[in-house]
Amino acid sequence: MDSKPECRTCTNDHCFVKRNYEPIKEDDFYSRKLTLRCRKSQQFILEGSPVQGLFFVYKGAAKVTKTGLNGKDQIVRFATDGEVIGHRGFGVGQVYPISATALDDTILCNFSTEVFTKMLMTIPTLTLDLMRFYAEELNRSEAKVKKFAQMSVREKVIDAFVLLNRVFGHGDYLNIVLSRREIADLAGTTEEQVIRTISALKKDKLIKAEGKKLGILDLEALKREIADFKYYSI
DNA sequence: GCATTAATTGGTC
DNA sequence: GACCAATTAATGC
Repeated sequence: MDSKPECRTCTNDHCFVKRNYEPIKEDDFYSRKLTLRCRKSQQFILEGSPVQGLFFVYKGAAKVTKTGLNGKDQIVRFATDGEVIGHRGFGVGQVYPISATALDDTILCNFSTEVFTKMLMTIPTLTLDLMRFYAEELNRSEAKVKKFAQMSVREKVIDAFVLLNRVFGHGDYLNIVLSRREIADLAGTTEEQVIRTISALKKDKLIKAEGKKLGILDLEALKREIADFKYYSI
């Protein structure tokens, strides 16, 4: 397998770092990143723990979660190849506001806060990219508040599937296997409701299942059902 | 095979 | 629509 991911040869061209790759003579940032390999279900960021820089998914997938009051997790977003995780802990001596867990065997690149800060000061386009990302994320989270307040359970589950299709929907089945609990954490409801909604959606021929794999049958019909909520879904 | 975890179903508030 | 309990299916060791 790839022994150590190098930014120079990396093919994740929507990764902020790769996209703004700029070898600097005085300090080779790229050689100072660490590589972390996670097995499926392995947690690599724990909410409330001290920040240890930020991560980029090199290969694989991860979920980013936040714990609610009653100890229930909410999936905030997913990150796949080339995407950042842990960027919000990017302040002074802070703790991470989220947890992150690998959904598959995943390889991560990790930049220390110190190194990444230097990079931001050296490469303006990298800073700009990150800023845009923060802004977008804020928009999405505001849209989500509205959504959670107004959608029915069925709509929330459908919305979750539309999102999953966008992130993991290459081919017949979703490119990821999530437990019912995880889908509930994503949709913002309970496991039981997800189970019931899934079987209803199967009966309606909107989605299909093969073992643990789930697939979308009629994306347009699903979108139509949540068309009234035309915000940005997650 | 046994034991733990996940999925499902039914019932109550 | 959430929470709880009981049953069944799936999976790990």
